[in-house]
Amino acid sequence: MNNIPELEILFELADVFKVFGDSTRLRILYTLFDGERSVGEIAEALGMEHSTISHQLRVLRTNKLVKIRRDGKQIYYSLDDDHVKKIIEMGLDHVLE
Amino acid sequence: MNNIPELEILFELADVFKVFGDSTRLRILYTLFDGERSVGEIAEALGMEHSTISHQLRVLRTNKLVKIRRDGKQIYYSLDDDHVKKIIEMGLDHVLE
DNA sequence: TGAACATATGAATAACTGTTCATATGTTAA
DNA sequence: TTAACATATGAACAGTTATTCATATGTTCA
Repeated sequence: MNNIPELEILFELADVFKVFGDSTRLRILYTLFDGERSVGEIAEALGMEHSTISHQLRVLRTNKLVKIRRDGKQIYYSLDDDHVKKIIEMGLDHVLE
Repeated sequence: MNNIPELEILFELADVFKVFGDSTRLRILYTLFDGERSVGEIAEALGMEHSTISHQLRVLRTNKLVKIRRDGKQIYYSLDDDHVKKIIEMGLDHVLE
């Protein structure tokens, strides 16, 4: 696959990687590796403000990396895509040499 | 692999994805998919300033995504790592649904 | 040595991004 | 309806980043 994608696609591709390029979002995604979690659970697990987590979850959701399920007052987030784990593990391989 | 990596590793991981999260750098990497290219060749292929390309090549090199070979006045850049293509293709899979 | 070329670097600027604080929306149970 | 809770949103701020311009380094050939 040596064809260079359309510029439009390249911008989208860069956008996807940008989403992975923040440690808070990576930590959120790792938290979801074990299964769905509510906003409060994630915030507590990471020791961060609910508001921060909520903002970042929106970024993840806009980019279709996570999906939601409402259950009463809570909203449960989970990974939306099989690629998510694979992309992160590829990146980790690179970091670990 | 559900263990969350050390925070230190997570920061490095985020840094790696940040490098992929820019369309200019992605275009440079794609240009190198076919083999090594000089700075001037890359700049011309992308229609951008040599200086811009040089700055971005340094980012790519610092993060060990490309390596160099000097030949006379030119410096030839090439992909340093098999992961590079794989990571990009994984991301592309996600973008293309 | 010098001129011409290829690449790198530093400073400056504009645009973008993550977090916080304050406030709003939406849900449940009384 | 109200109170209490869970989550979302908007504005503001500080920090980061990509590009440009100007200049420097390094290489070749005469």
